[in-house]
Amino acid sequence: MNLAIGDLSRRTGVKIPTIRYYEQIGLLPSPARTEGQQRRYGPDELHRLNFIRHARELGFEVDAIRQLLGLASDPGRSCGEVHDITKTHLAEVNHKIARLSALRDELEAMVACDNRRISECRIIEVLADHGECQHRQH
Amino acid sequence: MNLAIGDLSRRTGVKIPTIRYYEQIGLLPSPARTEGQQRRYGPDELHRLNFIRHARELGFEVDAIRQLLGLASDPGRSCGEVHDITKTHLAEVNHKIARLSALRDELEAMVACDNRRISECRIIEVLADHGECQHRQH
DNA sequence: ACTACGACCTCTAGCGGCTAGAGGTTCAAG
DNA sequence: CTTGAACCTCTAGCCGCTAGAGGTCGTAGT
Ligand SMILES: [Zn+2]
Ligand SMILES: [Zn+2]
Ligand SMILES: [Zn+2]
Ligand SMILES: [Zn+2]
Repeated sequence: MNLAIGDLSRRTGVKIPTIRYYEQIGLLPSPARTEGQQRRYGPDELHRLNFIRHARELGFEVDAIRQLLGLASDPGRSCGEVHDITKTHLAEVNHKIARLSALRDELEAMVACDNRRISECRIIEVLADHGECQHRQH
Repeated sequence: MNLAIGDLSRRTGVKIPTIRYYEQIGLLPSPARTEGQQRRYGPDELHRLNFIRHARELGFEVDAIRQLLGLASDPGRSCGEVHDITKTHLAEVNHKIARLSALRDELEAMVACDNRRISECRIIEVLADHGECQHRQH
């Protein structure tokens, strides 16, 4: 298997500039090159990029992925650190959900406005004055 | 009332560089200046910045806020457009909540791994293969 | 009136995670 | 050997700020 960057892109669903970006930030290793300096990838890079893509889809930050990749390359090691990273990420996801849910409640109360004019619109009133909000903090 | 930028910052909770940034992108109008070119703000700018800050806290994008401010300055107008903007934003918030909730489920299933080693860790397995995921798409 | 110093000024660059374009080169099929 | 799609590098842009360098202003105290 000897893939050009476009092949790798099609197989992983990661866009070409993104692949080059990942190389630039050290997330993907510098691949072999042809004499004309074109990149050629093998199965290792394919797996690694699939891993990266999936972790990104699951919301992990690039720095967390870097750590996960480092740990994953050491099969005999305890998976405790992997769990720590994942739990930290899960906590952030839960935090975001909580914040967005509060936002949703607030916005739903706002769109319940049935006035016709800006001068009396509930949405504008609430935006102008946080005291009108249901939650004390956002 | 004749506020220096630091006073305005303390009264609104918006950081000084952010205030200057809002001016630069045309969200806040250019204020009066002293002879030495220092900014001086009055009550209008104070209210406007409070509005901006609150809308940002409620997750509205800067461009939406620009539109909202334009509409808010026209009291006799129908508030239909304000509602459209808010409903669009609410839909995006709901979409994000749905996506994050799916992520949370996936991550919770992953952290349920009770193995000890990387070589058998459920988290690493799932990251390496989306086929292991519960949801078909993220 | 003068000094000290905190608050202000502009300008530039950086964050994360890409994405897009210009302008030039290489590869592979016919 | 020619064509043209695919590749290369480099730079800049997106959003919404945030930070720093290096210099000027305003005002309180003496
Ligand atoms: Zn209304
Ligand atoms: Zn509020
Ligand atoms: Zn594990
Ligand atoms: Zn998956």
